[in-house]
Amino acid sequence: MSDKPSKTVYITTPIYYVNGSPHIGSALTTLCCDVLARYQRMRGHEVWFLTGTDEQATKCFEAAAEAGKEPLQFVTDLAAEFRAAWDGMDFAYDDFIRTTEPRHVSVVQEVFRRLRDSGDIYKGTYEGWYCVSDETFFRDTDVKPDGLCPNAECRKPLRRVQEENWFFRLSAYGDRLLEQIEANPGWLQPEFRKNEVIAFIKQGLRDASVTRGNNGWGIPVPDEPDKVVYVWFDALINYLAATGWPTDMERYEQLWPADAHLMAKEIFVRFHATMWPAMLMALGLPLPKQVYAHGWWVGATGQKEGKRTGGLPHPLALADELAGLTGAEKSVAVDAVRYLLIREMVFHGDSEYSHEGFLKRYNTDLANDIGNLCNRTVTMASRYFEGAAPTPAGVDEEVRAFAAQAAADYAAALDEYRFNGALEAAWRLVARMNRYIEEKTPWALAKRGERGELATVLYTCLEAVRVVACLVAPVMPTASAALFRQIGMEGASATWDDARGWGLLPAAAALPAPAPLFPRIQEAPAAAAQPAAVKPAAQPKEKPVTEAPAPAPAPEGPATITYDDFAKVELRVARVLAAERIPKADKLLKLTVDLGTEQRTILAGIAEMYEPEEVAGKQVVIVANLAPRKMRGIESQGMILAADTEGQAILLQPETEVPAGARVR
RNA sequence: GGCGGAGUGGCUCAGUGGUUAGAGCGAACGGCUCAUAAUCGUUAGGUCGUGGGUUCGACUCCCACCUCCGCUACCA
Repeated sequence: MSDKPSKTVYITTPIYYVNGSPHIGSALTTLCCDVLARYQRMRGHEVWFLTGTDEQATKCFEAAAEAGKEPLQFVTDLAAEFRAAWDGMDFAYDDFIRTTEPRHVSVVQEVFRRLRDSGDIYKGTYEGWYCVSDETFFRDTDVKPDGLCPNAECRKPLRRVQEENWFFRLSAYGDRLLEQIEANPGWLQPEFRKNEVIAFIKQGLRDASVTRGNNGWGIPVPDEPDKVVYVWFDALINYLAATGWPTDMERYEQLWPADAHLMAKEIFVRFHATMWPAMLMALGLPLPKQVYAHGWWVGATGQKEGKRTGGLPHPLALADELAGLTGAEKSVAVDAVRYLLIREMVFHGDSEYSHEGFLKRYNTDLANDIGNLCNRTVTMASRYFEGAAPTPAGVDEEVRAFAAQAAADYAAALDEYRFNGALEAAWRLVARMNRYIEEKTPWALAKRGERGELATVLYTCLEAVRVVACLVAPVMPTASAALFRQIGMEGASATWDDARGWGLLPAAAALPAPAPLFPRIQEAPAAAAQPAAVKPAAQPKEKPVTEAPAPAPAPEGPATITYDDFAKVELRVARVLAAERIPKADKLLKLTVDLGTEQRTILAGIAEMYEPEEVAGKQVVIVANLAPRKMRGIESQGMILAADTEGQAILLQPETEVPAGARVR
């Protein structure tokens, strides 16, 4: 993952919004980062695994008020809850950054200052609608007459606001972003989401408002304390702030650029693949090496009419349930959940969560396959060789090669974020060994007194279990340690050389009394009650992703054009003969206009401002030589000129009546 | 509306031109007995969304259509 062995491998999750308890969605990202971090450490790399919480949002402030708590206390309590959940899931993060910490606040302000000085952040005026809940601006054209938030999941009343804001010149970075994407094929992943980013950028980026009015919460804008930094602009900077930039440059050099940003798909396109790299470009800093968006867990569809019955369990609740059903140690049950989440997931896409499927796979993969393999191996070795690992009479080359191949496949899969592929590779070895035992029938060898062969076979089995213990270590650290203990290697650490090696189990190692590592679920899985869901919509309840609109008057207009350029545009006066609404189109009117020499059909996005009967009879200015374009199945043969104020269209008309078709210049 | 993804045995999925389309789970049958009623083997089961086309040959390429999903969009 890292091309420079000397550089620390820096892996991040997004920082999570502290508006509720952690759920399976944020747990998934964090789990995958944890697995990668543990794997990279196993490969001998220095690793820095960062996660944290996003606490500067206005929503947090308001949620605190509702809860009757001081805002800082409120977010501190929730941050502690996240840490407790992650600790409970055995996530070994190296740093947990909170955006209310001084080390974050100061860097955000420094970034703001630098970009303001460089002109990448400029002042503009915004007038329009604002949703406090979503912390998002909306243009008039985005808002329906009901005055409610356009976000279907919000629908709260909007506020009319007019304020001076600072804008980030995102629009200036589209081309450079596209160049970066093209020059670095593996940068944005997976591929199909990269294509979404390209489409998003190509349609044109708008400058983004990066400040809000200060209502007592948020990071104050330098020198302008009546404003705070917009929460998204603030949040992304955490990745940089955690490195110590710009004060601890030694540490920064060791960590930056990040090797991998992982996040769920909804915050990929606009933020991690667009805004964040643009911000870094503006700062003149290197970009993260890889940005990967994974999918979501979606609710089970098994029930009637395929309806999404939302409600995914909290991962720790799932672990509690497994511990209850099996009698396993809590830490082992946590490992089981870690395994099941990783194994059942199609990382790049959405995965269907099936509670029954999880429990079933617990029995098949963990209890039956790996747990029983270990148990039967240790039981036989212990029984036939007086409680110690046998000394082999030779090496089973076929199994040794098979194990090496499994390790290679495992590594290849993890390098491509195919987590389930890595586990499949490990399980191929498990299945091979269960077959191996049937083929070799050690019990028969014991009966016949073939001690040499018996020793080799059982040592081979123990070795294979050792390799499996190494391979599962990143996913199931506790279970890995338990496997080592069972084969007489208590306290052994799993390095990658151990995973690839063979014959590393010390001969005559004392074997403890065998005990099932993953006790089976006896109860029929279908009858097991599903643990309480965290909340109805258990998907990551993320911040809205609507960007702020560009300011009304852009300080710098578009580049100048020559007169010849202008002369290409054929503007003419036309009279509207008829106007009608188009079914299912909120904004479009279909106009029939008279150009003197001909009549044309033109579609115009003015339905929200003008009734059809208002428009009919008016003289308007049209672009007569614009390429036709179909909308709503109707071809528009020109374009009506209108003034754009507050997103509303006001038609332009000649001062006095002129002949239809008159040229405008 | 545009762009993109998906539609393969009961379930979850793999499979980007070439013998009888694969895996896991589930099912049936059989073996074994070291083991957590575990394990191993065998078998059943798919007109690969629909209809055309290209090709000696298509799940795999092309066209149209249907269904589901994602991104984006009604202001030309």
